[in-house]
Amino acid sequence: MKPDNKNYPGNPTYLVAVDCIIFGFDRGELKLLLHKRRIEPFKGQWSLFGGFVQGNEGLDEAANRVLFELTGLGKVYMEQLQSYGEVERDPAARVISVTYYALIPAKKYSDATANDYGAAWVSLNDMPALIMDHNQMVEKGLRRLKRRASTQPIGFELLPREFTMPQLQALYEAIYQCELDKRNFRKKILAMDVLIKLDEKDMSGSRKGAFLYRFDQHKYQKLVDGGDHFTI
Amino acid sequence: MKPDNKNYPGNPTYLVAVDCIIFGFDRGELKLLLHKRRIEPFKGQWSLFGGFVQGNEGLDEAANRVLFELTGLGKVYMEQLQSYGEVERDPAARVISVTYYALIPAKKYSDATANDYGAAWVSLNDMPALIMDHNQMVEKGLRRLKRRASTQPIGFELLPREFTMPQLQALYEAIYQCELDKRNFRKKILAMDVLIKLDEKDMSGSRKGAFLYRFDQHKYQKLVDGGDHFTI
DNA sequence: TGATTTAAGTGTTAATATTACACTTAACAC
DNA sequence: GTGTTAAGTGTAATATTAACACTTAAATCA
Repeated sequence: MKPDNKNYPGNPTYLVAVDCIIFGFDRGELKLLLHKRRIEPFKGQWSLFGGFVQGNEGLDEAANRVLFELTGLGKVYMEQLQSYGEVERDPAARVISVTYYALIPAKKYSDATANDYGAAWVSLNDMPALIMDHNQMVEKGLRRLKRRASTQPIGFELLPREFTMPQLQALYEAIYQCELDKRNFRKKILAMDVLIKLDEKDMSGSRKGAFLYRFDQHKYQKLVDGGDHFTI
Repeated sequence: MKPDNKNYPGNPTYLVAVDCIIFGFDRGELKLLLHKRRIEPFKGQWSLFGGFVQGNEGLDEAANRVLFELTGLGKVYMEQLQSYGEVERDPAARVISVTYYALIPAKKYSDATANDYGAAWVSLNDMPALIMDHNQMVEKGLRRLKRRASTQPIGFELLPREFTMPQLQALYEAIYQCELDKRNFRKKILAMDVLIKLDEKDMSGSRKGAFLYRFDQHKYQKLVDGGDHFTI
């Protein structure tokens, strides 16, 4: 490891943590993956998933590692949010925390799986009090999710690979916290031309069944590269 | 100062820096305040304004302090951007850098003043190569500025307290990098109803002179609190 | 097997927001 | 008092968004 303080003498060093705001979508509700902290201070209280940045990794790598170690999930959508560095934010030590938000398809990480890892999906509508400034972090994450959802197709990251229109609509309704007109919604989504309609139907949600769709990463990339911007 | 590492043993600590992306607007051009670095490594090369976070200050405080120390400017609009933590980003030490962007009215900080502080306004159209990942930071800052400018009245932060419509339009044209129709621009700006038209004219820009306006912070606050959102 | 139930699926019209566009006016210079 | 320059102003066409109600497919039950 590099000598941290020889070249810039007289400056203090701090622990640097990453905290992950992990969103999921299940049964019409937007949820957050939380766990009960295992170490002091605040042992046993609800907390985001976090860990300290190690000497051999950058911030993004650290966030991915933490997510992987604590949930077994790799290759998920992640994006850096804000950093928090109030002097007294952690009473045990001066810690600078860099937050990330992640979107994971609920199917890949069920309640049961979560439980194996000592984690739980908690509905955003009844968030418990979290340790330190974690509630504030969640607020920020939610705001970012709302904004992103209207300009990038991140919604698809929260759904299984194949999904129905009503599912997609329910997701956007959960994110925006409002009802959408189904005709207008379909029109807008289909007009973007980034979905592939399959012949198959999903019969679990209704008697009639709803056709399955798949997000076409390739078409989307073309859209983005073509400079056109995407809005929902 | 707190013992950093007793409570979370086995984790490394790092230097944490703040780097400021300082935008200004002068003679129709969007500019960035830069300086030539005074310490090794990269001594003498173009760099953002930065400094290390001290033990008695949070990140926002550190950013404000750095800005104040290096430019003499206080009370400017500042917002945190991204954090950078690649292992090798600074060859001299492991440094986590938190970036901020700031908007300052050119009048308050002229070329001459800048020079006194060893700083220089550089047009965004011909940015020099900056040290480390600073060019990347600037890119990010510019993207954020563009986005913010369309939802919040931050443009006003870059102008003197009293300004003309043509000045305001030129600013938005510089931010968006495109030409705007003056009738439509005025219509939109005035429809927001956050400007106070003064009786006075600014005669410096033309023979006819242009009426001066002032941003009405109070009206704007009402708009925001009313839940209406602002777009330009 | 025909009736009932449930959610999926589908187009059109009205309202609103955005864009395009050209002439007049005020003040100074000559 | 004539010419020059940038400021200032309104309307029509177009595009986008919002509102709205019936039909259809498949399962359940009588």
